[in-house]
Amino acid sequence: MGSLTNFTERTVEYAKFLNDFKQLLKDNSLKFTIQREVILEMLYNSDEHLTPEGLHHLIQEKHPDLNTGIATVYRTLSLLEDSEMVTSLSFGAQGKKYELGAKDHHDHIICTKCGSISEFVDEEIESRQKKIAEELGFIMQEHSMQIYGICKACQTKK
Amino acid sequence: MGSLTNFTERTVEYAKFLNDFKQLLKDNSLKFTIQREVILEMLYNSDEHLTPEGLHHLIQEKHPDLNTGIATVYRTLSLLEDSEMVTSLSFGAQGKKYELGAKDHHDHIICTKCGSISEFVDEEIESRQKKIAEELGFIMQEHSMQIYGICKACQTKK
DNA sequence: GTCGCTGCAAAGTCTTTGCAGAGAG
DNA sequence: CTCTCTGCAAAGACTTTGCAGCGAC
Repeated sequence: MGSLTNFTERTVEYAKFLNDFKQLLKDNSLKFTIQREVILEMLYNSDEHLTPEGLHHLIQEKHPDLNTGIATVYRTLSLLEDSEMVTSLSFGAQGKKYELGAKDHHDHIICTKCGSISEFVDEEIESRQKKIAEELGFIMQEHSMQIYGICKACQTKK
Repeated sequence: MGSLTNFTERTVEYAKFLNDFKQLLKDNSLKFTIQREVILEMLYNSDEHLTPEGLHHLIQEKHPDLNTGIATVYRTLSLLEDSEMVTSLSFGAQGKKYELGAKDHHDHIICTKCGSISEFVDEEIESRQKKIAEELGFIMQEHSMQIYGICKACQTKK
């Protein structure tokens, strides 16, 4: 029974993203194309943080008929990022990774061996950040934090 | 008199960097060249976080006689980064910025209007980070935190 | 002298852009 | 129908690499 509930929640949540996206397009006289829908869907269904190239590969795999170009992926990601529906992460490595925004805020912990990224939230840190920005005279807009280390899986892998 | 003290401290500190650098080179059978020295010196004397291109410009300006190539800047920065004498920062924007490491650990607050980067430290956050990594089963190596906002100067500039 | 270093230019990545035909509204 | 999108390929930005001569040790 738990699984039905999850399924429902997930579906509803995706519908919300899709709706927001359609609204965004409408508001700007832009068009809702299959390519844009697929990109949003892939971002939603992927638990990982995707690179533009990784996203492109995934789309070619799941929707080979569309023959989506990498340029469209970049253009759509920029669009989504500008309207704050996705967030880009750029940690050290070349290129950026993207994740669907509007999820709850969270920070990242990155494994330096395998490159995997996990998420976490810590209220204490969140509130300290606000205070620090204030003290320094900044109007805080965003913040992000990363911890780098070796994940459990890579530790056992010797 | 304060200024003499500062001057002395700064000089001593630079000598330390220089020494570490020379040692590093010796340990790896690498050579101490004028270009490498100038790059270290520029990094030390700049209060800003420099891009490879910015660093290159600066060197051409201060030492036009050397005619240093951008490739050498990149090569030296990689060398310094690999040996952990400098740290690279990659926040959203394209390309990386570099800063001399081995200064005290600190985090960054970035103005989204003018792009300037300031530094700060907060012990409470530092200790929370350690705890979080532990809880998640990670062996923590590094961490970094950024706050984005509008700095005081840009706020008054309307 | 030897062997690493440098500048130059060419080659690589990753990302953006121009264009002509395709497709959404 | 109109006006935006798309794929393609070319162009850009940033970074790395190969090479022949130069210079530190």
